[in-house]
Amino acid sequence: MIRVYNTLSKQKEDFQPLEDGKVGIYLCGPTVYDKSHIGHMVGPIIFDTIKRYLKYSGYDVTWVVNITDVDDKLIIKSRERGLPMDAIAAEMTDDYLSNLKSLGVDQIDHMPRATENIEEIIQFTQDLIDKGFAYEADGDVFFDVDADQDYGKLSNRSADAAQGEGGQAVSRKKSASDFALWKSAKDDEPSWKSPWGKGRPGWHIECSAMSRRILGESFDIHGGGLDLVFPHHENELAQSECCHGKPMVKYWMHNGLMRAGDTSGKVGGRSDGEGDETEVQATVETKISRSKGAGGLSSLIERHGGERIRFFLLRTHYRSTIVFSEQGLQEAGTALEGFYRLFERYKRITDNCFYELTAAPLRQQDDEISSDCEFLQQVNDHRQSYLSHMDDDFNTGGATSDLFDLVRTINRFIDHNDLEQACADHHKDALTGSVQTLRNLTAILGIFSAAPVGAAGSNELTGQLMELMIALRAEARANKNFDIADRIRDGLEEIGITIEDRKDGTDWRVS
RNA sequence: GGCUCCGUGGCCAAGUGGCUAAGGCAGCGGAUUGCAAAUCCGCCAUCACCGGUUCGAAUCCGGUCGGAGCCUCCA
Repeated sequence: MIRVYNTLSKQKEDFQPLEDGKVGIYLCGPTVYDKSHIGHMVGPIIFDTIKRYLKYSGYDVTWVVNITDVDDKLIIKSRERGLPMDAIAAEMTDDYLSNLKSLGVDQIDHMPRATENIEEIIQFTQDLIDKGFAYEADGDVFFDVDADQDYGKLSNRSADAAQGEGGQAVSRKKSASDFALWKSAKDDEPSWKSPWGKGRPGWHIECSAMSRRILGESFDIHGGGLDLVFPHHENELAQSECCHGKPMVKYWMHNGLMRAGDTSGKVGGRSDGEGDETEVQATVETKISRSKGAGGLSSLIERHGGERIRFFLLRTHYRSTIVFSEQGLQEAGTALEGFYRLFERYKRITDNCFYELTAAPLRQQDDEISSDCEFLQQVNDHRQSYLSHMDDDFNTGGATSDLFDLVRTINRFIDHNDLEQACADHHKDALTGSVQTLRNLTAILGIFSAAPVGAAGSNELTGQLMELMIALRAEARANKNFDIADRIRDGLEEIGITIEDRKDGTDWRVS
C-alpha cells in the first residue's frame, strides 16, 4: 500500500485514487518570464519519479504541468526588453523544456498554457459570479473570500489573516483578502475580450480552469512547491470547490524548497547585502529564488550532467529542504561512479550493455523472481526494502540507499565467484537476474537511461591513442620497467584519464 | 506578531515507540595489485539541550536554544 503525505490533513494517508487504477496529477509549473533555476526542477523531478513509480505499481497516470505565460512579471519583462510578451514566454518555455529534457523528465502528458485556455478561464470566472462567489468591479473580477466558509483550510489561515494583493485594486475589493480572477487591462497591455471588458486572467484561476478541463472537477494529486500553499493553492482550492461544490483534490503534495548554501559563488550565493570576505565565509543559506546568482541552470547541467543533478535531488526526501551546493553535487557524482563501475563489470562478464536492458514495466511481473539461490534472495531483500521505502510517501532517499546495498551485494557475488575470470552459466544467470533487478529499480528513479557522456572513448582518435599508450605501457610492465609504466599512468591521470589494470587487460576511462 | 517545518557521526542523509541507529562522501586498517585504480572485508554516532510520559524514546508531550519557509511575486 502506497502512503502519501497530504498537506490538507497534515498526515500520511493510504493512497486510494478516486477511480480505481487511474491517477490524475497536476503540478504547478513555472511562470515563464525568466530562465529557470535549479529550484524549478525539484517538483518536475520528484513528480516524474512519482509517476514512474505509480506506473510501475500498475496505475494509469495522467500528469499535467501548466505553463503560466501571462502575468504581471511577463508584462514588465516585455517592456524592459522591448519584445512582445509571447516572444519572451516562448523563449523561456524553450529554456524550461530543454532543462527538463536534460534532467530526464519525460513523463509529462499535458502542458497547457494559460493563454491557450482563455475561454475556459472566462467560463470558470463567469460560473463563480453566477454562483455568488465572485463579483465584478470596474472591469476586474474578484473572488469573494467571505462567501467561502472553508477558506483557509489548506494553509490553516483565517480569511482576514490572509491579506490579498494590494496596489490599485485594493480600493475596488470588498475585502482585503479577496483576490483577482480577472484583471482589466490598460491599453498597452496584452488582453482578451471578456464579458467584463478587455483584460487578462488572474494568477490562480488558470490552474482551476485547466485542471478541470484535463483532469476533471476532482482529481487525485495536486503538487507544487511549499511556497505555493498560500496563496496560490489556497485560492485555487477555494475557486474550484466553490464552483463545483465538491473536493478539488484528494492529495495535496508539496515539495520542500531548495536553498543556496554554497560559498563558491558559482551557483549558490548569498541572499542579500554587499558583504565582505569574512561575511562570505559565514555561509548564508537562502531560498534559491531569492538568492542572487541563482540562475545558470543550463551551465550547471553542462558542468555536472543531468543525471548527477537528478540523483542529487533524489537522494533527499522530497519534502525536506535541500541545501544546494557544488560539494553536494560533486559527492552525488562520486556516488554514481560505483554504479558505472558495476555496469562495466557486467559488460565484461556477460558482454551485455546495462543501458540497453529493458526495465520491467510492472511490479507484479517483477515479484515473480524467487529463487533458492542465496544471492538472489539477498537481491530480492534489497528490492523489497526499496519498494517499501517508495511506498512510504515516495522516500527516494531511503530507496537510493537500497540501491547501494544492491550494488555491493552484486559486486560481492562477482568477487567471491571470480566471475571476471570465468563465469559458469548458472552464475551468469544469477548475475543477469540481479542486474535486471537493478535496471528495474533505477528506471523508476529515471537514471541510467544512457551511458554517461565521456565515460568511454570520446572519439576515434582518442581511442586509438589510448590503445597505443596502453600497449606501450603493457610492454614496459612486461619488462618490469615500472618507472616508465607508472610515468604513463600518472601522466594520464593528470590529464584526467584513469587507468585500471586487471588480469586480462587494461581499461581506461575519463574521470 | 500569526501559521508551518526542521535540528541524527567530519559532511550529506534514512529511521518517527522496542533486535547491535540504514546508506553515501571523506578518513583509517586489511585483502587484492609490481605499485596503483576498481572491488571486497573491517573500524568510525546514543540522535541540539533540559524535563516529563512509558517496562522501554532519536522516535510521544512540555520547555530552552538554533535554523528555515509562508503571511507580498515565488517551484
